[in-house]
Amino acid sequence: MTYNSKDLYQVKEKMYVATDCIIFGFHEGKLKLLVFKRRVEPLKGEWSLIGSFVRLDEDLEYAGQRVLRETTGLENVFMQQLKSYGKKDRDPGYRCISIAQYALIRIDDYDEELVEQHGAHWYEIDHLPLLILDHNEMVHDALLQLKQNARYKPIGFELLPEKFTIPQLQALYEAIYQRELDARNFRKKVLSLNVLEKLDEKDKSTSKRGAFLYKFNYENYQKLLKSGYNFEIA
Amino acid sequence: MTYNSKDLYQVKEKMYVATDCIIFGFHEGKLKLLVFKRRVEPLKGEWSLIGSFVRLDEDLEYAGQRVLRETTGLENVFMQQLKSYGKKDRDPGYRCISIAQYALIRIDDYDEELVEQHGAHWYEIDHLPLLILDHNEMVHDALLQLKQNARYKPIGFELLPEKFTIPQLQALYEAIYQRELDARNFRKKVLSLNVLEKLDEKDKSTSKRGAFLYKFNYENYQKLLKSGYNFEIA
DNA sequence: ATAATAAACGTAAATAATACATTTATTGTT
DNA sequence: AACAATAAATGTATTATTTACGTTTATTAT
Repeated sequence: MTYNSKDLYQVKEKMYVATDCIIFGFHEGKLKLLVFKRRVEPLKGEWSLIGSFVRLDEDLEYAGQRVLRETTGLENVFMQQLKSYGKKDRDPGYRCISIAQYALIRIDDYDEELVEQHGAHWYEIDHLPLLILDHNEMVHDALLQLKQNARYKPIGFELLPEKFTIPQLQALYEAIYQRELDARNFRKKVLSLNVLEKLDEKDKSTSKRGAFLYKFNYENYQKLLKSGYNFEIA
Repeated sequence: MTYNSKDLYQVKEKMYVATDCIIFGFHEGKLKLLVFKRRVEPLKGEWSLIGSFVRLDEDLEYAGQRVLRETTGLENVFMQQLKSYGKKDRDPGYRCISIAQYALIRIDDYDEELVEQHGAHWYEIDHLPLLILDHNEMVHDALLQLKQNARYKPIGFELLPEKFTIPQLQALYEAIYQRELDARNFRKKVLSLNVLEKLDEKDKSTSKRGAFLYKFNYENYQKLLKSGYNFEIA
């Protein structure tokens, strides 16, 4: 959390702009966060969010996507700006403003090996290690925003595979809200929104009977939005 | 909106960080925005949000407060971060990332003269002029966020004088949501939240009977939040 | 054929949101 | 002193939404 040798400190005569990525994933009923172990000084060996300076010739959004690509191999990930962190002493080494962006990824999609090669690790959201600088604060803020957004936008779907069952969707919302939901009411509510398309397939990995798979229908969602409806789950 | 002479263009070899302020006020039943006419090149004479580069030795939040102080004379204004704007070509002159912050001010408090001296002007929110760069986009985003926030947080109160009547509060919400609300239901709802303190004074400026003045009770609001209640008006 | 299991379904009660009409306090006018 | 005018203040019935809760069903393994 702090630099422990003074010689790392340098005179702050230049403004740096960085972006840090808060990467959420959902796996086995748990909401997880991707963090990585710094391999360079300063703060080598400590846990940190994945970030980078924003280059002069790239859009801010692009910088986030680049960081993700470089660290996970994933392209075109759902990503959204969270907030800028700009306390003058937030980084003892540089005068650096960091724009945090959070990403939701389909954890089944990606290559676990690849991520581990980059020194990254998935932590359960309620068992995070101490992160450098203000990164724990960033995660806290991101989780808050995820909760809020999940209430009104269907971003939860970004965390699930394309085909998913209703019990899976419920587990995701339970993980995000960190409370249990009633299965009957949840199903009723989510189906009443008319944005789920029932498929002819079942997922039988969790029960003998099997649960029908659904996929998200963006068109209907757009209609729903235009009709002024609040997409509010749970 | 565009630079019209090429010699203004300079090589982008440095990253600048600016902050732009979206300043909302409420006056005579209308939601208003404070904009000002640029007095320096480039884009001299065009309407613009009020902004500044963030200095190396100041917090980002402080930069916003400084800008407000310099342009309106107001201190300790309610201000909240909106979003960072970071397209690589958003400013044709510099490679500049701007962190937009929006402010809510009690329009009766401040000195109209002072503001006018700074070349600023209050525009009604739905009759804005064309602003430079991506400033209209910023305003659009800020208004959206104001609408959302006003639904769950009592930030609306920041726009009113300390003492206000319920009809005034309703007019404010109508201006923010840009739709009419039912007076009986509004009153019922807002009073049921138990965050308004009725005073023994009346405001008689708009009717012979006069309307009772209220003030906002932050303590009760805190309790309300802790009890998990949604502060949802209208 | 049976046991076991998660998935799927429905209804009643409680709560919240909406729609809508009348009375009241006060002032200025006659 | 009575009256007209005006916005403020109040209540109730209807509808929609949310919550609480128990039973049946499809499938597989034994």
